[in-house]
Amino acid sequence: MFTEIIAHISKFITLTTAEEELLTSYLSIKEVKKKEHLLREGEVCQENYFVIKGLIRMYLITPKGVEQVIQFGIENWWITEYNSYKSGQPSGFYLQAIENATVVAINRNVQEELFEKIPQLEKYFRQVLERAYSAQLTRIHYIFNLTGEEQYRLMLQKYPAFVQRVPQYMLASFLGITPEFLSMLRAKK
Amino acid sequence: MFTEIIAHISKFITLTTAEEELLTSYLSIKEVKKKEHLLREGEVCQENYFVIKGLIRMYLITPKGVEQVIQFGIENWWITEYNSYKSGQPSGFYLQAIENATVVAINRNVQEELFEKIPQLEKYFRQVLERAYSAQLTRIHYIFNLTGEEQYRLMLQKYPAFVQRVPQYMLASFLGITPEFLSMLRAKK
DNA sequence: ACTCTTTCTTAAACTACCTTAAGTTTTTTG
DNA sequence: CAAAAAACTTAAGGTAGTTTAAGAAAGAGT
Repeated sequence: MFTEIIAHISKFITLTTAEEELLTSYLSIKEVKKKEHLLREGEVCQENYFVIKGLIRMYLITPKGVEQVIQFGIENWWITEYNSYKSGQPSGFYLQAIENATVVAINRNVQEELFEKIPQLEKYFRQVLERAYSAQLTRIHYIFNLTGEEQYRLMLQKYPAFVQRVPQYMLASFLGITPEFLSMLRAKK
Repeated sequence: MFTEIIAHISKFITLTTAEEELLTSYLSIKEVKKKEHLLREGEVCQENYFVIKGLIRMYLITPKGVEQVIQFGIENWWITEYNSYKSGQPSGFYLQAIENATVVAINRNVQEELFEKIPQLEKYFRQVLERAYSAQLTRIHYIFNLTGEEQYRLMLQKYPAFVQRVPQYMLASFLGITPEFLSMLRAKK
């Protein structure tokens, strides 16, 4: 049940069996069906999610009514709306399952208590965040310096299986291009 | 000398005087003149920098030879190339002072030891990274959903003093537009 | 197997922004 | 304070990507 998350944590820090048990007592498992939301705009984000199985997307709806995908959460990734999760302010983003998914949730109200009991977890999350932050900077670099086509080809080359899993119009949105334009790119090769 | 960084850390965690002294014994102060580099492409990033005074930019040079600004580091911000800093691999980015600057540096070789001696620092950096990560996601949202002009106006409105400090061509690069286009935007209002 | 919904495709007119190139202003430095 | 270097401006021609609109294909529920 919690084997995936324990395995992931163990790549960064070492927990005793007692700590593992304490940790899992703070966690809960959620099953989300395709298209169900874990968070909607205007709600306070109550949980941080670790994806065990399936695919989650973070998106928002622009003033013009268009969905903009900000990021995807796949297996072994943490995904949450930190602004809201940290501050208790309403979220501007949605979290939604693209596939039927299983996630582990940590509630914002117990997180601090958990960190007090297992201080090592601070180190784990620090390192996860270092990676995530760095990945976003690299992504910004690509957004600015690659054309839509180049980004798509790179995505296809680096994560071919992922590209297959995601509806094309969501991938287009994630890459910052229209679905029509992505369709055209695919057609021409 | 280290008052700014201690003040910043104290917003997130509480350190004893002994811990503060231990911490500062691990830190060093660097003065960098305008245009001097803290890191060049190809070098391993040895330090994480906290800006006390001045302005640092992270940028890269594209295959076409164009400078692309990825982010700025101003007073009370941490800036480093985490990919290289963590892995020891050569950096793909530059870190350079835009103004004469004073920074606090933590060396990558002593960071783990420092964290062992003052575990609370894990919590501090975790929270700093949560903010930084979240800020990058918000930025990606703006990049996709605002025109160059809208981003510039927003920047001007939210950080008027900052816009004055930064050369226009670097701001253009940060916003993902050409300096010529930014110049045109400014002219038309 | 049929119907409804969701996703993908095609194509023409359009636009935000780039490229190139030259000139002007400001800042830095000996 | 003069000369060089760095930063900013202006404008014409060009392009990557959007918008709009319609239709085709694939999925999902009954």
